[in-house]
Amino acid sequence: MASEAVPLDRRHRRRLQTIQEVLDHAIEIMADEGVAGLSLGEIARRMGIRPPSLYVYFPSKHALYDALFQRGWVLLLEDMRRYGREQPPDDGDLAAVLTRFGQRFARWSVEHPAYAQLLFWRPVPGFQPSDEAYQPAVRLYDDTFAQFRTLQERGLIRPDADLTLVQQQWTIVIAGVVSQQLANAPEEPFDRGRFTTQIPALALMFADHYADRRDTRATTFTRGRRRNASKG
Amino acid sequence: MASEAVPLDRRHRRRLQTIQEVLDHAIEIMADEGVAGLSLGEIARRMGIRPPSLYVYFPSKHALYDALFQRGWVLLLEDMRRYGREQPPDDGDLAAVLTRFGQRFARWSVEHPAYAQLLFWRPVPGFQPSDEAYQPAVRLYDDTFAQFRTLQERGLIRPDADLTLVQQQWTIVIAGVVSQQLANAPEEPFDRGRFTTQIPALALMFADHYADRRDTRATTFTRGRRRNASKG
DNA sequence: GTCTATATGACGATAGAC
DNA sequence: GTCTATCGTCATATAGAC
Repeated sequence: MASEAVPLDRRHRRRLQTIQEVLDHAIEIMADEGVAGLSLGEIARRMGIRPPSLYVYFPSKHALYDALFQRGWVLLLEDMRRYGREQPPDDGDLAAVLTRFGQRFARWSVEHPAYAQLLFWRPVPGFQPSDEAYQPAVRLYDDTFAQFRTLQERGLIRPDADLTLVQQQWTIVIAGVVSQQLANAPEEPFDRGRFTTQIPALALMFADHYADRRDTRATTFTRGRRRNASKG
Repeated sequence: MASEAVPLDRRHRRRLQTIQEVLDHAIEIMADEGVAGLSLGEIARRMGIRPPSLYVYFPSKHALYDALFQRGWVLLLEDMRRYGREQPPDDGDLAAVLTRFGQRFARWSVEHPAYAQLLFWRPVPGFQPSDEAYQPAVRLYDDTFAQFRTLQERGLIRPDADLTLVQQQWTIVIAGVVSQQLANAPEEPFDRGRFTTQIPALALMFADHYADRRDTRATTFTRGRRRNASKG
């Protein structure tokens, strides 16, 4: 308790710095060898110390995974929030908005495959993330839900649509894109991925279902345009 | 060569039987401990032999994973073909067909989580399935494509739709459902899974996009029904 | 307080006796 | 075909140097 009351203590800062260094090496190894391929010995080797020294900073390998899990969600949350601030709040229709945010999420995931495996799959046998590590994931969920609510208030989503279901279904789609891309063609860049490039088409499908269109002729018009889009 | 020419040899049969026993124990362990939690020592322990004896049947742990990968796809392929034979070939509209086959695929995956992790994710660091092990997966892909072609020929899918894209996008959606269900709520049964129960709604979205509807009033009618479906 | 040295038991894998 | 013995590596734990 008393030690936590002095966050700017020199030793404390140095300790936090070392912890970050451990996490950096861990992520680099996971990117090379896969999440399950992470070994404390390899971290120590790259840092020039002995494996037991790592136990000064993390009580177990699971605790290390927990810190990585939390940092991954924090990084993804920050990336999505940065993107949200950059975006004009009312640019384009529902399909355009879904596409942009879905692409941003999927891009980060595909470009950080080690984090993505840890965050979206369960590759470590006994590992269950702690409540604290889960918190940034919950915050991202809440952020996303608030954005869906805004879309509905602005009239881009049908007023009778259940936002919980809309968010869940769009999450399923993006999770599918990331999963398939990482499992089947992890070396493809995001912009040319055979799965990631399907996001706009999938967003169109979504918008067709949930967009607020009271004019039947407008529906027919959009329907005609979609025929071309599905050919791309 | 000569030994392979006598497939009914007693020793050969006994050997194949032992191999199946090894795979059975391996899957059971993976279901308990996760794919990465599989250990040769545990297999040997359950079989009442010593770990090195397993090397008579599999030259490495990766070879064991390869056999499991192949057997998983064979089981899933057989399940889907069995289902295809049971189904009347022209029962219902596109949404109904997509729902039924998607549910069958997702149900098998959720009810065989150990296989599913191995088939759909890449949880084992250096493991790459061999071409031979991949073959049943290709056969299932071809089966599915042929069914989509039949649907298009029967007029259930727009004639101008690119079937490759339709199949790929539906695969993404089902992969997303399975991924999310297994990663976030693996203990929920298929029929009450918070993700698996979204398949009908997702299929409706798909059908809305790709179904062949030349009558605008029919479109409007379906559109009206959908509002209720999205509330479930 | 921080790290090293050392030890334990599990793992995948190999060699060779029977 | 199964065994014992062994190797190198792993996560983990403890004792103690500085």
